[in-house]
Amino acid sequence: MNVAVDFGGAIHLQARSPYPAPVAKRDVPQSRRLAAGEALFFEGDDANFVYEVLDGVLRTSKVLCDGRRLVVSFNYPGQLVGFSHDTVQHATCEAIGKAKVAVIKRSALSSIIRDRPEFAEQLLRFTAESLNSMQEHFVVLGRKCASEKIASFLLALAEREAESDGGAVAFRLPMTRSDIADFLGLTIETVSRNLTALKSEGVIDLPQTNLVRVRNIERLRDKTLQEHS
Amino acid sequence: MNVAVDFGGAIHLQARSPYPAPVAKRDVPQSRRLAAGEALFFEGDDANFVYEVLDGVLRTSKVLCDGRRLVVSFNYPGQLVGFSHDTVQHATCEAIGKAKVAVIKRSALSSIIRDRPEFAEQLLRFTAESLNSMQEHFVVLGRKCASEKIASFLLALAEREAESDGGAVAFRLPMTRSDIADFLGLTIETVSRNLTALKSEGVIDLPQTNLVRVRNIERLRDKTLQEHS
DNA sequence: CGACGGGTTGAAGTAAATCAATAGGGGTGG
DNA sequence: CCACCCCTATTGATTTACTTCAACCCGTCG
Repeated sequence: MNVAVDFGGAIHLQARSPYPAPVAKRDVPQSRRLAAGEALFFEGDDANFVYEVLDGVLRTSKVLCDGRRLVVSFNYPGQLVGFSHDTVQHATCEAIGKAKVAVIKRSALSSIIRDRPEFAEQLLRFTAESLNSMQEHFVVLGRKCASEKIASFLLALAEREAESDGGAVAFRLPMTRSDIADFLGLTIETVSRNLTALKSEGVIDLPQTNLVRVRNIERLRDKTLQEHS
Repeated sequence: MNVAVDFGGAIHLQARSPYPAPVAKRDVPQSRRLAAGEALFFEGDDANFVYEVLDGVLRTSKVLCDGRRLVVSFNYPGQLVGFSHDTVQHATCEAIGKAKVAVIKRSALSSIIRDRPEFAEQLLRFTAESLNSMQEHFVVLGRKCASEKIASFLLALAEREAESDGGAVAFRLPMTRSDIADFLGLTIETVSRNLTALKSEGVIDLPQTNLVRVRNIERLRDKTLQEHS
């Protein structure tokens, strides 16, 4: 997303987009540090807080009683997590590595919306963008084959790292193969196989297991939707 | 969702939930009637309007260039469609049968949010509920097998029709098998096979192709998550 | 009546899962 | 510093759930 919002000092969705820069922070934002793997909240917890990711990457997921897991989203700095329509959290949110979040009392939301309509608007824009990107992910989950899923995933990460150095983009994969598999509705074996396939085709490099260098982003883009005819 | 909102007469998300009843309608809401199959908007259209479904059922979908389609959601009365974070629509929305929608100018949203913070709050609640239900659908798409997908789909429809007459619930399927398939990431054949399987097991009845009677909702619920061990 | 679209049912094919073994890599302790 | 372990990742062989292909049914409509 990347809306810039000042929220009484507590919230400040990061600004890359053409939105007003944050104004004065009246209060010290209440923030919380998380260790690698630490949970921010679990599915079923009281949804008393909303969080903004400040640093690190979080993982929002749902687990079925038989152990099957689906990763709903990876949450990067500037994104909001824990925003529920009712009183409980509907997914679990954990830090992948060390992370830092801003903590916003849910009970404070109403008054803030009332006092700062521009905040309400930006919050809505944020949720709308989430909605739209989730719709795109539906297509990936429901209608793309394994190789297209992997390519789509890598492309999305590559585009998030706008720092393309002459066509080539390199980025870290903070998440494990298991996380990727559970995000794309695949198994770790299938993820692994398709990554090595992309590597041997010369589309990407894998200098380390969690380091990707896209050698040819256009070929990667082609892979997100191969007319296999 | 089912928030009750008065929106200068134009918007009025239907109320089943504990929200204030609509107040006076100052303007005649601008509404639009749709014929069966008619499109409300296409992916790529300018997102100048947001719509509230008043009557009938709509289908929001995305199509890939090779024809693969994914139905993002079925939109029942009280729901909002066409809410985009930017200037274009990211999915296509069509009426399944005859339908009627309220039309809201997108440009009017800001001022309305400013004037009516309670509307902003309810709109946020609506988007948050969409977000949460989409997360649940991720699990269905990404981690459930065909029979579980079908059971989950039918259960969701059954629970929407709260009019249970002594354990048994009956409802119409306004959408085709093809729509269901594209919603669940399956083929029409698989949908058909699994429906007949549920029928022969005595879980449901199919008096007509688009009429479902749930004979045993608890067994249906079990089917949404079978530990196939 | 015959054509058409949507739905069901059957047989065969295949992409991805599962099962299984091996390889790498980072941290700990000797 | 090296040896070992544990966990993650890779690679291979086999199985399977779902798709694909194909035939047929049935209600509707010109």
